[in-house]
Amino acid sequence: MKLSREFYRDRDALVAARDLLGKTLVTSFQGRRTAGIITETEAYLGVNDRASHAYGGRRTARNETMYADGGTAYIYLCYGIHHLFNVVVLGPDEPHAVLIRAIHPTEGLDIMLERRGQQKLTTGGPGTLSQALGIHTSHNGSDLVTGPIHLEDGGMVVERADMIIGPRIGVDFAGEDALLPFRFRYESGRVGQVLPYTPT
DNA sequence: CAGCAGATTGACT
DNA sequence: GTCAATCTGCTGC
Repeated sequence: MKLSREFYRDRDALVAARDLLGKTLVTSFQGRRTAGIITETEAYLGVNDRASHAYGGRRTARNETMYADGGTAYIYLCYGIHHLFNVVVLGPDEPHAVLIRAIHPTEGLDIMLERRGQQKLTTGGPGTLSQALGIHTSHNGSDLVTGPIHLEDGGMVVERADMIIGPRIGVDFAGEDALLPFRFRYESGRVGQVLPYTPT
């Protein structure tokens, strides 16, 4: 069933990043429904997190949506090319967000393949999953409770033993905050552990 | 206003 | 392993 407004308001980005593993991300544009199970997330903890776009209370046209109410989609363009999808949590003016980094496709595989324009369907990165699901920066600010993008609880339970926790990717500019274990990945059969820090 | 780096990806040496 | 693609925002002239 669809996640409610309260789900998004009632937890900060760190807790939400963990709780969103195993949930289903669904898009429905022009009657074309595509979906996948969330397998990797990252938490961005608002104004005190140096890796966050909202660090220090920064507010620009691009990151304005981070300050919206919980249950809003924050979608921004990364490296001028990739449309990265984030789930805003907590209340207005509490700019916490969870970046969805990977999904396991479950519905509309043919549509996703067509959108990707590749021979093989890959949704293992934040840019590729957005393209597969048809998510675009034009959907920035979309309401996840009433809009064309939403999340569902499909009853999947992600156990701690199948969860890998490690530092976030591509945030070396954030100094010591780059080391924080704010990335969560579902990997069946693996023992829960903290990944070693490996600068890229 | 110019330069640069960034929550990335895929093509290529 | 290297590098180009190309939009936003920050820094410095």
